[in-house]
Amino acid sequence: MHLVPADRAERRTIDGHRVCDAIAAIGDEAHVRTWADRFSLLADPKRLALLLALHRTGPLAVSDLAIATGMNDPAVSQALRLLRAAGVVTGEKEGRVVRYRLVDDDTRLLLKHCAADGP
Amino acid sequence: MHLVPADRAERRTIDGHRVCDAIAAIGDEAHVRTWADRFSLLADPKRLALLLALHRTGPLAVSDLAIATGMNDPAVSQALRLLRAAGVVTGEKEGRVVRYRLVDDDTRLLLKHCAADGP
DNA sequence: TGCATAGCTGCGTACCTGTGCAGGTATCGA
DNA sequence: TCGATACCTGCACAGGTACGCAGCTATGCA
Repeated sequence: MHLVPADRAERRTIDGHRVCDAIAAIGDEAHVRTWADRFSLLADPKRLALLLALHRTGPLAVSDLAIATGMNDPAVSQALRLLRAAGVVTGEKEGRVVRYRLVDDDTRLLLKHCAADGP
Repeated sequence: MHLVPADRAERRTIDGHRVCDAIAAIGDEAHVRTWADRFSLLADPKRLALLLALHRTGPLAVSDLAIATGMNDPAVSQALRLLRAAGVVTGEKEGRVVRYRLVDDDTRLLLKHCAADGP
């Protein structure tokens, strides 16, 4: 099986068959970038704290999230804007309060892992 | 249960009990940062491709990884240096070839998720 | 109709990080 | 011993990103 793209076919390999396996394992580039972006959202401690709170506590208001995480309101708002744009959370307006909740199943699965070995 | 730290105890909450739940869900700050760092390693497409290759293919040489991912050698080396410093991978020298493999179970679990919905 | 609260936005700054290039070290074959 | 290969390191540049501040809109209460 020749999975090595033409532009790097002439480069010498150490274990040729493993290179093909590796290319197959990596898969589509778009697929990889999608997951990298997903991980990127969880890579910030503040954002991760927000998501962990939403993961376990259900709909939460912005200012409550700010108190729980020790952030100031604009910082929470900006983080939620990012997460909302990525389709990870959604906000529902009730009067002058906006309650956010988690909507992405893949992210939920990842959060379960890092909530598992907690205290 | 009063889990709100003293420095933000006077701020008004929308749903007081949920704030406490959220703080409990977030847990220790060091724990959150540890996981954020872990996710941060997977947040780069190139690094993620390297890890996916190592996850499924076993010990791989640096230049083979470079061919499989389309990166140049120094880029692979630097990425591996980062992953090695984080304790995610380890390299064993055999002659003039260094083969790397995955050693972190938490990371392995995360990789399994994004390898699951592949092609 | 004021006035406080809840949330959002834009801007500027400082910082981090990925990337490529040049050069260095160590091992193997001729 | 000479050269090629495999890998590593340091440095500089560009790009992205988090963070704080100031100001804005909108809702609810008195």
